[in-house]
Amino acid sequence: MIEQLGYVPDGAAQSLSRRRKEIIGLVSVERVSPQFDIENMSLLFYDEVLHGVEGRLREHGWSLLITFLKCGDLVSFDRLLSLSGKVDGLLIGEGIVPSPLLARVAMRVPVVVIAGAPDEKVADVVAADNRSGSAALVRHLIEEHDRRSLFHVDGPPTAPDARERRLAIEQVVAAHPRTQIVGSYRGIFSAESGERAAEAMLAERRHHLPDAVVCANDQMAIGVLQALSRAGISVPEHIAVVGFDDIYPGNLSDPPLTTVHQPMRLLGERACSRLLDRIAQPDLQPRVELLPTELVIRASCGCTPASARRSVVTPLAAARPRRRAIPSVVKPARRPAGKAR
Amino acid sequence: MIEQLGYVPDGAAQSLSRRRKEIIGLVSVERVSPQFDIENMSLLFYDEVLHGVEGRLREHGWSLLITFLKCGDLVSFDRLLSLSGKVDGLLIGEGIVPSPLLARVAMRVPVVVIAGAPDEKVADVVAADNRSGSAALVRHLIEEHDRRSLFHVDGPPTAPDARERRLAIEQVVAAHPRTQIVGSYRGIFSAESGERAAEAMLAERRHHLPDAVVCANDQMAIGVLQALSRAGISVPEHIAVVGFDDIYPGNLSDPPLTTVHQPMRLLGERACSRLLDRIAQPDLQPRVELLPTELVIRASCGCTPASARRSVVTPLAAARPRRRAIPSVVKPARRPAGKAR
DNA sequence: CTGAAAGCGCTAACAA
DNA sequence: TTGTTAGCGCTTTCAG
Repeated sequence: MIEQLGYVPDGAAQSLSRRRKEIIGLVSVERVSPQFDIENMSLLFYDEVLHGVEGRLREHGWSLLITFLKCGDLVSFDRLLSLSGKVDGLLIGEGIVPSPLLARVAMRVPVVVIAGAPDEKVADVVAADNRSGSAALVRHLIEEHDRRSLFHVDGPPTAPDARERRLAIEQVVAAHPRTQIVGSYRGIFSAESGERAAEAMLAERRHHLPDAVVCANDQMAIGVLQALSRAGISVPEHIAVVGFDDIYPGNLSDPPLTTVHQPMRLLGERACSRLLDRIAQPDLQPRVELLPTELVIRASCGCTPASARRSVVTPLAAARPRRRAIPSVVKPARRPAGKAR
Repeated sequence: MIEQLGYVPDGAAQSLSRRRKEIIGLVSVERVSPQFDIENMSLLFYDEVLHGVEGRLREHGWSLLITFLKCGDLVSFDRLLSLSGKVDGLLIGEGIVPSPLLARVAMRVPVVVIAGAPDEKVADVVAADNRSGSAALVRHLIEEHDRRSLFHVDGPPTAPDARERRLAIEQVVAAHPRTQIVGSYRGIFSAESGERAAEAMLAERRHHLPDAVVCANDQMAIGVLQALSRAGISVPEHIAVVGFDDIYPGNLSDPPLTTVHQPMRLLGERACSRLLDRIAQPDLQPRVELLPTELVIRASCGCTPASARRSVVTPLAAARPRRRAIPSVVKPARRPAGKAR
């Protein structure tokens, strides 16, 4: 055009005409608490995922619409639906939308579930390989440090992540003789619930401490660390503590937290790519993609800084092989249009 | 309509027809480094702002389009422009878009600058009151703890926040006899640059330590804390350390960091409200709104947990009085349309 | 190759 | 009240 002088095409008109909005929506959980009382994993997890998604999207010149939903909120389903009218596809965080509703949304618009349960049927899933990450961590505790009586700080029953991790732990423990889970506490992924877990543990076994506390995430591990420190119990001398996720503050805790790194940014990138592929080819089979985790050895497990290291514990491979080379440049539009249900 | 059975209107068509997209854009800085090497304040700052914005937007049923820009990136201006075609207004983080470009964007679409310099001319600004926050902090150090020789860890020269804070510090120091800034270091807001600051300070004044280190943000203060701890210098016994921002990890550091709380979420909310107002009434005068900060006393200043407290240091008041009651329900559309420059 | 015209799926103004 | 129609600002197709 002759007018390089500041003409900007109207996005809505372009979308309407092209029958494609070039916008995808990301649905993650709302921060419930006002400030720094970290309620759950979401805080640092989705923030990082977000950057991964945006980065990938940018390569395609698409935009990102973001929405926070309170977890069990019924009203929010309307918002989700109306959101689906503004985007070409949806990225939804695990556990935010109940399965049946998810199915209905997935009917209207391509959906990829982030950090979803590996047995999700109705939509694509991209998640970290929680199983092998947890397994490697517990194996490290047992085999390298000979910690054989374990206390487990679990996550909420509804969280598939927590379930995966628990299963892996139990499996590794079962595979090792003279090794057992001597107690457990069900937390809600918050630092505060970690503190409560430690207190509960101390109330029961103050004079008979387990060898290690295995937490379903870092936030709770940090809470455990704080409660233990208050109680005058030193880590890792008296007891080891490990987490999961590798959030930033875990590096700062005292002692630095041994944990499993989740590739959060990569999670966002892969989920986004998958969604873009599916928008291009709506008839792709739903698929689960598991991303490798990484063992992050710091000091809270009993290792010294010298022996610290990072190691990938999952081969980078999808649950099933990719169906084809990444198309990535999104093509087909022309779907029957909005009237569908 | 008769069809409650799953009909969802097409957003693009609605936008086109109503001449309003009911979408606003948020531009914040891209995380440069891959994972947890926190480059600058953005990491935890904008994540929190984001939630504030989304919350406010949700009340109106509008959506949020988010974009990350690398700071000095020239190419990104195109992205900004094309973004302006997809939204009704823009929220832009300070320092991301150079002033002249900002002016051009603000010509096309309403813009509010978040954490901007209080002397911004071309657009609305919503920012924390850095001046009084810093002043209160330094006054606390001097008057409560008698720390009179101060080392200043400054931020980048381009950051208005850092400048505001520095000015306030200098002013308070000048107002107190027998008090001086005995050295300074220019960091880049990262924890790592905080470590370098501490090392530089030690190299010079190892045997003649200042009474306190005043850092332009928490990340750098945490870096200082780490470097000091490595050097065997204890805080606050040998030297006090204070930060600014009140990011989460500051609570976890050893000792817990005394700092100034920025109302990040509120920042997002107010900025969003202001933008909505301005979309409703495009001819509003640009205005600066300063939000109150809060002194967060923990241990690194020399206070004991018992004496710890939080106190608001800025009255909740805009720089100038509000022009009128918040319209908030956005009305006017009908502007000349996209051809403008 | 350049230029006119027909939608895209809605909303709003208007006629019946 | 209810039903009809003219755009909204683009892209794309089809004539010229």
